[in-house]
Amino acid sequence: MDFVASVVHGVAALTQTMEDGRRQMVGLLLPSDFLGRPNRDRAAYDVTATTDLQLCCFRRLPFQQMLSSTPHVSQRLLEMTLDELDAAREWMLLLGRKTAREKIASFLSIIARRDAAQHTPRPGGAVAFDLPLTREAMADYLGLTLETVSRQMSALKNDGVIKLDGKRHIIVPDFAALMDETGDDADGGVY
Amino acid sequence: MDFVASVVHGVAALTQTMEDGRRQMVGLLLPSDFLGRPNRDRAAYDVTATTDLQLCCFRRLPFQQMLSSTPHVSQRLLEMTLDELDAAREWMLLLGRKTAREKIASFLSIIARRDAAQHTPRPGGAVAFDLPLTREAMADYLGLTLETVSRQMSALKNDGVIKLDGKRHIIVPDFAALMDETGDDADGGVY
DNA sequence: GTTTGACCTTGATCTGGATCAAGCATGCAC
DNA sequence: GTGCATGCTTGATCCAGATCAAGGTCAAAC
Repeated sequence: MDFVASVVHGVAALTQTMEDGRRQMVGLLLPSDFLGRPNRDRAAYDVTATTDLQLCCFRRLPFQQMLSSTPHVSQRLLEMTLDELDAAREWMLLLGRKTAREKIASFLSIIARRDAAQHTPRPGGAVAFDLPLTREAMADYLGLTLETVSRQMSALKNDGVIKLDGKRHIIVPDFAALMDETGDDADGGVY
Repeated sequence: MDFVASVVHGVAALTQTMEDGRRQMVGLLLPSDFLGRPNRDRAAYDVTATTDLQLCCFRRLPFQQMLSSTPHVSQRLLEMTLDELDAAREWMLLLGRKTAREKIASFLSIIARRDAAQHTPRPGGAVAFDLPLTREAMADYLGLTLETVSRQMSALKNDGVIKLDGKRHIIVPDFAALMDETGDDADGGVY
């Protein structure tokens, strides 16, 4: 890797794989996210595009020089990295302590929110978006098997928490009802 | 929180708790680790000392000013944060995909390495150190119950991978044998 | 229009780790 | 010393999610 980049369009996944093939996603890069690490020439993880992907790349060495010469850029990068660390810690709670149903509901609410942040906010209570991942990639994100992902998606559908239009398009009639399924406390940890 | 700090002596844990009491550790702060977030006045997590603890504190506002005026400090903080993010991602693989035995072995090897980094390197193959956490805190770290932690510690002891001297002092006769139990590939992801 | 392959769903069964429960060990307070 | 609290171990049982297995859906390729 002789470049760093910012995601413009599409979605990429950072994954770690064990010798025997067990795989865990450790990062999900959506538009506006940053890819790569200054001062490091090898990627520590596998990076895979999960949709068509458009990056805005910077060669690494000039980028590092800019970091040194433009303090507020490195401060901005620090902010972004700290936010990513917060997200990773939220993700650790999900992996370590949530049930399969809570994991799915949490994932859907994360995607819904990131999706809403990209587009102009929609009026009304209903929320709709496309999943950027296959069931298998969702399983890698959530520390589950793809069968369990499929079953829990069906369960949420049967319980009326979500509606499916095709395999990938999700409609959430009542976002609060979805949030109730995530196991997170009511106010989403805002402060 | 009107300060940030660096750990001098002792160990502190960052934990997240769900409404119903499920708890997940999301950070373990050992000597030399950094605590707190610039530009944020509330802690996002519970911070608990798990041993006697000595911190080197800086009032937050002056610290932020120093970050702005001294670019290489903020670059150093960025490096540290990126390292922490890498550690969090390793931890995510552990939480999502490792078995109970692999989790325990991984935890022991992490503590052993951090401990070795603090002290002058010891000669010979055997490694010994004290656990800075109770079985319950280990369970919170690993996404297990304390009973499972206790059972797997006993199993590793019975299999001769570790020896126990009291509840907290661990002796590892053959570090490579412990590493074999972690599920990580041989070279520890060095690059 | 049928073959192919990627992706998804659903069913049956199994199992690792959780849960429930009973003690043991150690150290501190009195 | 006795009483009590904290932390640890071990046993019996249970169950959520893994695993094994079979088939369904859909779109692209021919």
